[in-house]
Amino acid sequence: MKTKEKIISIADRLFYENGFEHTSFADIAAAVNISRGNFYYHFKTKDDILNAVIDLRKQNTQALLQQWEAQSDAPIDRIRSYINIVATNKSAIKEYGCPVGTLCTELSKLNHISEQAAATLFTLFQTWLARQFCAMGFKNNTDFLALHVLGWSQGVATLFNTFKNEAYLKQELEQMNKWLSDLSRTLPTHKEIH
Amino acid sequence: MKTKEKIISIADRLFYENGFEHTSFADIAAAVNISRGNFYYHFKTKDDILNAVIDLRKQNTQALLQQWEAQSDAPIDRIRSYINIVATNKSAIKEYGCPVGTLCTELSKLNHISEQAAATLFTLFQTWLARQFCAMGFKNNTDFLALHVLGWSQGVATLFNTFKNEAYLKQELEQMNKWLSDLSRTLPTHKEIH
DNA sequence: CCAAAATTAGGACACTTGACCTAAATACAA
DNA sequence: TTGTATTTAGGTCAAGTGTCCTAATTTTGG
Repeated sequence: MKTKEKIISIADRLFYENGFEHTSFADIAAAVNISRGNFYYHFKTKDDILNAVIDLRKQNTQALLQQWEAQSDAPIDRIRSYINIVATNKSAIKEYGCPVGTLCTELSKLNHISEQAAATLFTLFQTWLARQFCAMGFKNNTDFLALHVLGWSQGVATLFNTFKNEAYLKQELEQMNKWLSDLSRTLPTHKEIH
Repeated sequence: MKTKEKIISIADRLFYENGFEHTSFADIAAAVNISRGNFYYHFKTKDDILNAVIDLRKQNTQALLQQWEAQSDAPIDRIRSYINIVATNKSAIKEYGCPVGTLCTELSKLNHISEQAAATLFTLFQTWLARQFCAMGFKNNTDFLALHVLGWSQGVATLFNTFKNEAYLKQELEQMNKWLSDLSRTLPTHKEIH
């Protein structure tokens, strides 16, 4: 793996675990095991690394969405794939929260230029979820349905990170899945696969 | 107002608007209009100010909860008071997010000693909400009901801060209120409650 | 009124930060 | 090979950080 890719990959992890501002050039250079001078050769400013990290996350997110689409043709199951990422990434979320939410929150406080760019990570999920709801048969409110799922899991991630209450996480995941099942029953043509 | 109180009050605001780490001694001193030396007389370390700010927020939170209790005797209306703070503090949340959630998230990333202390701000709301659900007639799941409301509004605050979508906020608030109404209908009649 | 205490001002400190520079080392093409 | 471009190392810099100290000022109490 090239040095530049290693830097981005490790910066990605450090920004997630310790926050963007709390991560210094020296931290990343030490983790990659290169000199700070080498670092500066690849990235002129700290904002450059942040943008590179956001781009990497975009790619990873899109790959994840494609994977979910490949795993199932039924839109309701695809939505369940999203709901279950909180369970899949349980230990990381417990310790560091939602990667997207915490970054957006931090950049918002910093009034950072890349605030909008980070928000597009949310948008990727939102538009994808909206498309799945559309495929389920919903029409006018797919954007709101998508935002609802997004916000719900966001709140669950934040509270789980704060309280580390496993029972709460379990119950909320069940409720989200139940909400989705109930929702599909409100459709005129009821053809849920499960 | 005494200098120490002014420092805490302004630090409270700056921590909320710009984040704890991003706020420096000089920032606070400049905002209070005192010298840094004077500042150090009142607070030895930055963590001391943080703890003072958390204590202040605890007091303000408890005062708010008492106010809600005074405003209505019906527990369901008290819960609605909580749900509506997102609407009440709309402009602040739009710009800076939830004061409690963003602080807990930041301290979590910093591995800060006061992480637990900040979490008690959430707990204040949680136990209060649980008591209201209990007063409504719920028994075994009041803690989870409280956490559910807490997490829901937390997610809404985060997404509203990111997207600044007023229609989304409005719809979620309506859904939360509707959820509460529906929930109260699942209760047995008051004759069956001893 | 005056002395003791509380408060304030402002400078000094050791350290970290992001940013920048130059020279050496390496990779690569002719 | 030679020579050019890429990559790496390490030092330097100004600005900012939290912390600490001392002296001046204000307030307070007997």
